[in-house]
Amino acid sequence: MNLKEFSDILGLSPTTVSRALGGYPEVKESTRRRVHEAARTHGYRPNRRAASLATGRAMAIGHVIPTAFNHEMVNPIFADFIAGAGDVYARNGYDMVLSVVPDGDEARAYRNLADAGSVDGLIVHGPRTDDPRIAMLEANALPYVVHGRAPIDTIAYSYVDIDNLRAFRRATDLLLDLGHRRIALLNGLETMDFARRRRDGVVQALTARGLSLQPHLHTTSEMTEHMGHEGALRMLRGDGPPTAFVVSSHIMAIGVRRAIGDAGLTMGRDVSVVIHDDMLSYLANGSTVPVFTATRSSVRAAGRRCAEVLMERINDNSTPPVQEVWECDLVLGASTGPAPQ
Amino acid sequence: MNLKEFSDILGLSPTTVSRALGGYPEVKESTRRRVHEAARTHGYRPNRRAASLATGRAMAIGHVIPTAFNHEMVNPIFADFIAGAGDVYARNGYDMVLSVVPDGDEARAYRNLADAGSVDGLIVHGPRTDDPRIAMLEANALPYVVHGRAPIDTIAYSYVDIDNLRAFRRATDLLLDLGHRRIALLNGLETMDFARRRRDGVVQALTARGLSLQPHLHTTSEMTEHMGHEGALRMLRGDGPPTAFVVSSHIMAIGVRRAIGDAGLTMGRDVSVVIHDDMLSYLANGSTVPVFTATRSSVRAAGRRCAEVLMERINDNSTPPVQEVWECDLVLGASTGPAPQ
DNA sequence: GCATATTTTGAAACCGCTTTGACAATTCAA
DNA sequence: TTGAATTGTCAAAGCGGTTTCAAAATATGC
Repeated sequence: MNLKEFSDILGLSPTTVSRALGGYPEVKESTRRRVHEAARTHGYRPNRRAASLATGRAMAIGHVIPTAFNHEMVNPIFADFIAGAGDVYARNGYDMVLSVVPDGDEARAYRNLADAGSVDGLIVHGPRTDDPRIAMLEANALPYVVHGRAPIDTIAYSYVDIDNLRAFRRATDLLLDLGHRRIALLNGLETMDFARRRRDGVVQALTARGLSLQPHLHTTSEMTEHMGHEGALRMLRGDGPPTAFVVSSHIMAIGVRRAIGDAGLTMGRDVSVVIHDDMLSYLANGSTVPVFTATRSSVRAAGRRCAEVLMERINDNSTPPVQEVWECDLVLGASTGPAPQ
Repeated sequence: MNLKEFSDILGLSPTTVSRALGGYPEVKESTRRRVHEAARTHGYRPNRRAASLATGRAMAIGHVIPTAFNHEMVNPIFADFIAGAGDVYARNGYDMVLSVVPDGDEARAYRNLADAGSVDGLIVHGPRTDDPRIAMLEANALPYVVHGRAPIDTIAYSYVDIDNLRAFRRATDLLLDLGHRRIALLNGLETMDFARRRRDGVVQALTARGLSLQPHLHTTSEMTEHMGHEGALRMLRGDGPPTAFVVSSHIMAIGVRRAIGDAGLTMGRDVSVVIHDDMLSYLANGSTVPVFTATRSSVRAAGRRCAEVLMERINDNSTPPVQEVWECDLVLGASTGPAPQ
């Protein structure tokens, strides 16, 4: 049923019906009620595509997910981020459109969404250290918000990020204070901005005590359970094994813990572990006492905030960009203890 | 830039340009090349909303994600399913629109998407045993495919599912063959169809050997690491502790393994575990030897297949529904062994 | 060279909604 | 009672494409 048919039923013009439904003030209250009532009973709902063509607003936000940060991997934090953002979109009447694209084709995907007018705004996921997407989007008129950030000084763009550097420096300091000296870092791919900052945080903390990050105690890879296990086990069985690990993701740390077990050691006693915890809904870090000592920040909250900022920018893109860097919590769990001996 | 402006630049009519770009045969090859070339250099791309209004096809598929299967939980298999489906959509020129809605509001979300003409088809996630959505969608003209299924005889709908019952019967049989008698089931919420079938599979296997599923060795909950840990620990520390667990998800099993450690036991020796593994990209079940003995089926492949089936049905909804039930693999890993004694 | 068949192109009518500007209908002040 | 101000409603013009149907251009047959 379209607007014309529906308004015929009511004996009103399409104009009036449209206004009644749209909440415009020029329509008598009794008429409005009648229209709403009829819309419910007849199941009429304005066609979104037509409305959006007429208004020029797509009422949709685009997210581009690289199908493989490197291989076949989908970032597991994605689901929670989306849940947070989607909540805000729904409240504001926006749809969320997802494009799953092979890694590397992202820039093209953004351009597609922009040129075809499919969306009113974009969220940029997983910024790299030197990310071409931001410059590309800037050339465009489309509002966007970056989850994370890239070290780009020339462009003033909006982002919501956590203070990765500080979080990982604090994590490392904690281990140093506990007497650990051979500290390993199992990091994400350091082409990603967040991973680079995390490494810098670890390095700063070590350097401040006259230590350095040993190459054999440092990996940079996809943050899977498998890579965590593999990396940790190799280190634990190699020369100069670490007494502590700083691990970039909870999932990865599950592999680390498995490796610690495989090596016949006990986590929290023989080997300490500090993780970064995105607080994924299906992977709570313990209930009362955290399983892992962790720096943490809710990725779902970040999704919510990114969406809010984007909504604001869609309504008024002339305001100065929003740039937020969130401090992480540091929670003490059962996975850390004094260095052996 | 719109079609009119663009065609003016070329000195052609909008009609011809539209045809050239749309791949229609009535346009001379040289003209088509010229149009394509110009589209590239001028960065012209047809407005998707306008095109879709004109053709009546939205070129988009809807997915509704309950933001909480019960609490604040987002199903972690979602990311991988989406990656599989999105791949197929992209290849066919479809967008994917996601609606995140509070659990319970799903039916309304489906109706919204349908009535507003936002999408050409829907994927139904997480069917319950008695799911109202299928009957609701059937009343609609919109093609849809269910990931999983519901025990509804009266409606012939398309679905792609795995044989949950058989998988869990085989898993249980394996444990029984190893001599286990006190077998626990840590299941998902049994309002979900898949979870009910899994329980039935376990029960069938036990019954066939004159055993039964003990209430104190059976939980049904969200499939989080936390619930796995809590459930398993309580059972292990209680009376008549299990010697083996059948666990409905990999994530949950990570909690089970942690509980086994907490109880001072060793997985694979003191306690056996069989899981169902959705083969999530960030959670590979070991590399050469599986960590967990598992029944498994790729949820990403299911996403791909659901999308394919839906594309077919959008093109021709008159064909008989596609109903696929996939057999799971059963892989032996390090988590199972003969029952103690 | 002309009539006819075949390509190629174009004008105009949609698709279903929003919104502007105009017109009734009502209210109010004098 | 009249004229102005205020409401409430409507007709029609977009929004930016696709597609039908007709016309122009080219190719074919005799």
